[in-house]
Amino acid sequence: MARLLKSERLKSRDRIQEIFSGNSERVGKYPLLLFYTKSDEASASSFQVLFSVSKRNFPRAVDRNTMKRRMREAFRANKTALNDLLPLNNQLALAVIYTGKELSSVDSLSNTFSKLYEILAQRLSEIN
RNA sequence: GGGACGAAUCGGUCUAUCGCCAGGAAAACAUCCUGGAGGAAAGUCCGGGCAACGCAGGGCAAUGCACCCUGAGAAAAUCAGGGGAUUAAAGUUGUAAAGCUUUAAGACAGCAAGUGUAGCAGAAAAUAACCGCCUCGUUUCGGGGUAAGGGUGAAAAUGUGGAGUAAGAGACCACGGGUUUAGACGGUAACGUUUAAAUGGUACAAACCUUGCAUGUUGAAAGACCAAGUAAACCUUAGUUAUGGAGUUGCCCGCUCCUUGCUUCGGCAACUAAGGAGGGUAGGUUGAUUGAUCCAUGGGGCGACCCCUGGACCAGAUAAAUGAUAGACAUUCAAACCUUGUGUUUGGAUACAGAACCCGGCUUACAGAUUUGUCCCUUUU
RNA sequence: UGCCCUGUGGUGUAACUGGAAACAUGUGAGAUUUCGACUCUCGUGACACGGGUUCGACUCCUGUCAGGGCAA
Repeated sequence: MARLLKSERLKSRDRIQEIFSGNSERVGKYPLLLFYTKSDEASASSFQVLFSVSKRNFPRAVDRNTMKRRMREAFRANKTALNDLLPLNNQLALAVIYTGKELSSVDSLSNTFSKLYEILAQRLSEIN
């Protein structure tokens, strides 16, 4: 099974600012919304990801934590599919936002991720 | 046996597979081992530790707390034990005012220091005459006396009886009750019991206020170190240059510091205020997890809690770990079945809620289980 | 994480330190008009929730809930 390493988590404040400044590409499939930007910097991993859940949709901290954990688990399950479609020597910064207002199971989130990757693969090939 | 309300304690367990965070094994994102949310982690309502800045001293202001005593505690709008008044409910004594007993409650200092407020109703809401009563006169009316009786109201000027009077009244007397002061006895004390003297006073301080006590401000996005960078920079306008400027918690007094300019007379320099145009950092380590800590034996105390001895190390992340899936068990609810057993099968439910520097409290949320107190219902003896 | 503020009709605001809730707009019915607009008349509709102080609370105090703001 694929692992999700600490170096694959997005932590740099600059990169996060870049994603949410409005210049990033955007892919959506309910209940998930994916922001991403590309950079040419070579690094250990081919992507970095962060997960976010709105306090407006989930006022209680317990629910927010649960949804972030489930998103992380579903992302981890689909990690090999993402690695296949990414080109080498490019780094992708991803921000996954949960836009639903009710809790979802890991299975449905996993399905959503695989559909998201199909759309993402199309977009990337168009650009290239 | 059941139910309601209150209080205290606990608040799911195990297995498999795949993962996340921290520490250790010389090093590593591989491998192995160890550990990994709460009683409220919550609200941010109090009190501290810790840190930076400030601080000769005095006054005012502001804010908070305050029923009292003894004890516990680092402290607290904290805790334990006790005492008093008030309010509410039930019972009871009394002609009444009011008292006594039990239970419960709470943010219980002072209205007998001053000021203020008390709508409507009512004559009058704190220097009380509407009706009534008594009396006088010029008798369908007016003057005077009167707080016994009526009516209004949340509240109407200490209750009952006596004496007294034209009629009446704490104006007077006896008893009761309220407040204040002093003495005696009991108690560590708050206070209680009792005796004597004085007094006549509506309520509201969660109205201003008064009294007592306490308080410097800010808050881990504090702060320290390393790396990198550097700006105490530039422009415009106004003011000041000594009868000044700055600092000094919000204000004042006071105190401390700077300066006592240069000049070729155009300015320069310094400080302050306002505006403009720009620039830099936000990476890492630390703070930061050994502490008013937790567990056990024994001892002291009604209790809060304390002492002795021994043992343990028990989350430490930082765009933020503590999880996902499957199964079994446990508790409980409902339905079905027949073997009526604390049976089997099926289905459902298992709360409130997630550490963010750390402790002590308070408040609020909470499925279910256990223990316990009060009340009610029912059954048996 | 720390600090601070605000809750009144559907909407926007009042009620001067306690005596029972007012205005504008919206909305319903009617009048006016050939029909409609404007205008006029009569209605409708609220103190976030719980507790306390007080004879009496939108107001004072307190606890929840909701909404909002500030902080290198």
